Amino acid sequence: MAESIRRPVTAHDVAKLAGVSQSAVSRTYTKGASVGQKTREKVEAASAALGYRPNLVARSLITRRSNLIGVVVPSLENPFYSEVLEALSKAFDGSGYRVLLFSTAASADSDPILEEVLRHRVDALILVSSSLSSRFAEECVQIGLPVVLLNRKNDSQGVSSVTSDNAEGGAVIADFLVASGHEKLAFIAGTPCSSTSRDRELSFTTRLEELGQGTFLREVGGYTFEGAMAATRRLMALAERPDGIFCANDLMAIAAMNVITHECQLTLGRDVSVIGFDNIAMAAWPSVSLTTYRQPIERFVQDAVDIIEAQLNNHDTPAIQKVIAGNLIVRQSARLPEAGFAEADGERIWRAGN
Amino acid sequence: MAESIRRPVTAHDVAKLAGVSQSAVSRTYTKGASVGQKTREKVEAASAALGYRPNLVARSLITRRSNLIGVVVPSLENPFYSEVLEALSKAFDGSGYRVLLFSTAASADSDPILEEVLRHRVDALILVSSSLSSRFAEECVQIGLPVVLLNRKNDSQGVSSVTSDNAEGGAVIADFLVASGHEKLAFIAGTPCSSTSRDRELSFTTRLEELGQGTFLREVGGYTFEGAMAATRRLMALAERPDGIFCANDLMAIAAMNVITHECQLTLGRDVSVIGFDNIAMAAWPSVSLTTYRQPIERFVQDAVDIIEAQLNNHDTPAIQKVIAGNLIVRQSARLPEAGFAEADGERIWRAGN
DNA sequence: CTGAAAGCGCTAACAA
DNA sequence: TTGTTAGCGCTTTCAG
Repeated sequence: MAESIRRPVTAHDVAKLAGVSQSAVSRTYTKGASVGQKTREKVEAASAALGYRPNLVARSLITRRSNLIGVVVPSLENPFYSEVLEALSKAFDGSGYRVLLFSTAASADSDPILEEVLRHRVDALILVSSSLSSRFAEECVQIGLPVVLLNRKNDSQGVSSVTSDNAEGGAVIADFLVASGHEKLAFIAGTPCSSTSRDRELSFTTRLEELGQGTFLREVGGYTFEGAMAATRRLMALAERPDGIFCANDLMAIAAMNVITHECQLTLGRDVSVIGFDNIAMAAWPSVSLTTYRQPIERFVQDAVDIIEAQLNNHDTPAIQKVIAGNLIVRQSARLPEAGFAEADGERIWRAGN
Repeated sequence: MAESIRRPVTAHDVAKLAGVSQSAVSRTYTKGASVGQKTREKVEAASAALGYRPNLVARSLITRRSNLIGVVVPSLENPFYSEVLEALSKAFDGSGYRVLLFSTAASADSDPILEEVLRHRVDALILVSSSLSSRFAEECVQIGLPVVLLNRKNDSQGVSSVTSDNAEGGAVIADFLVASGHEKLAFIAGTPCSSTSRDRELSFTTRLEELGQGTFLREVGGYTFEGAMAATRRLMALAERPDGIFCANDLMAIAAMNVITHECQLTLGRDVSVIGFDNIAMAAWPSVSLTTYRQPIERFVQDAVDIIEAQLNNHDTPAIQKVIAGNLIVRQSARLPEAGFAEADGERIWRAGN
């Protein structure tokens, strides 16, 4: 019953059947190699007959290019990361690269994972919302491995990064909340160690102080839905509860909205305002309608891919730190100021007046 | 300025520095090889000094095991697939396998992708909600490549599959909707070619007929949020609009809920009931509270992983078709029957009474 | 336990 | 354009 397992067909087998040399077979499947019409036909015939499939592992060994991009993402519970991952996969697909996926606990030390990634001889590395120890950063530069940090910055030079304009984001959200008359503001942070969360918070509170709104509340939501629900509960249990909450990402903002409407029986945009950060697809759903600072995922990913491909083609291409402008998309989760609205990409946005 | 790019350190370099043979280095990093204490120490010292990292590509070439699992998933727009992907990644991680990701348009022909997957010499293949041409099915069996279809069945024997009990699911949902007094039912299908959607629909309508509810409406939502919104609009625009809608998955159910509450100003669970299929994390959010048939993702993934590991360890392990029992989790998106409730895993579930 | 030697399947000079 | 010849970096017999 058990069909005997065929030994994989090699270029050698094909060559023998086609009556050509093994290198002729190789050339037939190597882009830009010169093969005669006759030879190519014989090879393709034999190939088809035998079911030949070039072994990319062997090819990688000699070309020293695996056509694999290591991608490290935190929990896919957050739709933002699913969207990023899918966009990355699609973008690289077009250039012939495949994604070798590493999913990691957001907070865990990523060094052991990176060790493993490098053993696989990936051609490049993308770290999404995850930092890189300076030891590894240096090492990657030394071995000429292009690395891009997505949605996180890094002290080390030599490592590229693509982030959105967290400074502008936090500030414009402060402007918006103050312009719409909020008086007791709160921030729900992701994790203390995340540079994005810190940058957003810092620019938010700095601008608040500039505007004379010195006091504000603060909780940590850990970037998760559950964590943010708990954080929101603590906030709303306060004697003087906030009337405006800025969450370090959309997932936490949606969690906050759930607590506010379904547990506190309050109305969003009237009793309490919630603002997120990311603009995940879900934020536009009518039942969510979240006012949020958009990080344009397509640009994010495209820039990361461009940086990597540039470095792949020319190893002297310097690392660059890219900061992408976003904008505040206005929906219904937060009370509106009187003016300052505009239109962009079919969305209603808001800019600080002048 | 440009730091010269170091040639990667090889086992040979380490051997030379350590004053041992290259094979000694290899043994040091090969599980279950015999190396003397002294030798091992020398190798490890030299290794550390040079920054040696075993090349898994070269290892794969000779062992004929890449430690890579090809995973093909449809759009990650659907959180169900993100959850599956993350669970797969985590599960394989524990056994030393990595995920080589292939993201594909749900409807596209997957053959070209599979061709590419096989060239990479993955050790096994998981196709999520995607079918396999019989040509490939046979080929995979012949080359001894374990394949598991997740959330989809296949005609070909020899290919394993893990699905939830779609027949039971569709039937119990019909029972539930009839028991709670609905009179005009509708089904929003995924794609016509999807076996899961067809199975769910067939068992749903069959049971409906058995219960004397012959007529029902039908639309196609294409498994997407937008598609399902459009389908729901068509349904709700009908002179005799449905009072109960069963959607082939949760994402579409949530889209339907959005249209019903925000566009039609109707109340879920009173004017119209919506039932989904999957039980994605979001279904439990207070603002969603979707009644849905649970597909236990952890079991799904665990079974798939078990099948693959069994076949990896013993190539004569036969393919198996696994069907996993789910249950109907009752929340607030659908009107309730009078009786039949129970508790399971901390969730309120419903079973056809008798 | 250790080293020498033979490849894994393929690409890339180099000659012809 | 072709075939011949070396390896890519590693694992794995096989002697010692």
